[in-house]
Amino acid sequence: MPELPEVETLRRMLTSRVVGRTVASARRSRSRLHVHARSGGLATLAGRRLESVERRGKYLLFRFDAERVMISHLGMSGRWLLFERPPGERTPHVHARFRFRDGAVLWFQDPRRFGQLRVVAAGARAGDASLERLGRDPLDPPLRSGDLAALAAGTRLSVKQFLLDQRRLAGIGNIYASEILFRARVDPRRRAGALTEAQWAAVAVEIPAVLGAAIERMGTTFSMYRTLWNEPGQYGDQLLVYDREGLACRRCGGRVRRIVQGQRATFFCPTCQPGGRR
DNA sequence: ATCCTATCCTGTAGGC
DNA sequence: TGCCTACAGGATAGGA
Repeated sequence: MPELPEVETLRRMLTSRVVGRTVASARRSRSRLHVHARSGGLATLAGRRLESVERRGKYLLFRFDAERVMISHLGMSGRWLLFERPPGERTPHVHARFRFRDGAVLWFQDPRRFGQLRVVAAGARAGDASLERLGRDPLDPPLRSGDLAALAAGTRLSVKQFLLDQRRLAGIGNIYASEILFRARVDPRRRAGALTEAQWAAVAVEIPAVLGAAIERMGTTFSMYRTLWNEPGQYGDQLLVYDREGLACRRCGGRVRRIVQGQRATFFCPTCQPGGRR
């Protein structure tokens, strides 16, 4: 699903359209989220005003009047959907429904139920183990090539799997990892500890370039992702290698290859991204 | 400590 | 058309 650009798109939309509204009621439906299914406590948000929405990696933090924080992760198929008036038709897989005092409704929908939704006390900063494990944000503050090399020092992971490791960099997912490495012309199979300075410099340039362009287009809709207004993201037609196995490389015309690394698909152009593992 | 594998779910696309 | 399989943007626990 949703990687940093998709989550950031939602954060911006929530900030402009939902922050400042006061919750009239919040409840979860009987179908439970699977991972960390601790959405009890939702009801305690009633009467509280949404003060701000922050992003940590692929997580969203909804801050309510300095006391309560709601944490969401969209997993593979989660969506936040805002309606100024409650929609008439029945919608499946809606796990939490918020109604605001002005009548608008906000839904958390997640068919595959890999998503997470929980409420914690804002003061208890012992807080949330999964958030504390997160590494650096890839955009803020800006990464320099030396930062990347330091994060990769000593690991035997491939550079593709390194980019996906949320404990090192928090926010890059499977689509953008392939896109970043293609544009940086680095073979995804190369060990992260073995990249040259020039390669790290190229990766450091392409991380914000790719993520920034994707944010501008409100993310990539591969299948499930929608914006807060239930619209697809527009970055899909900018993808250079992702989901393009066997098609012509947009740079050199060669064939895009698909391989599997850590049980995830990786797409790359062997001509434009030479080098192999070492 | 680090890395790898299996697993949690449902929906969809593609092959036959 | 229908059935079946493979695969999907993620994170995690447990074992090597």
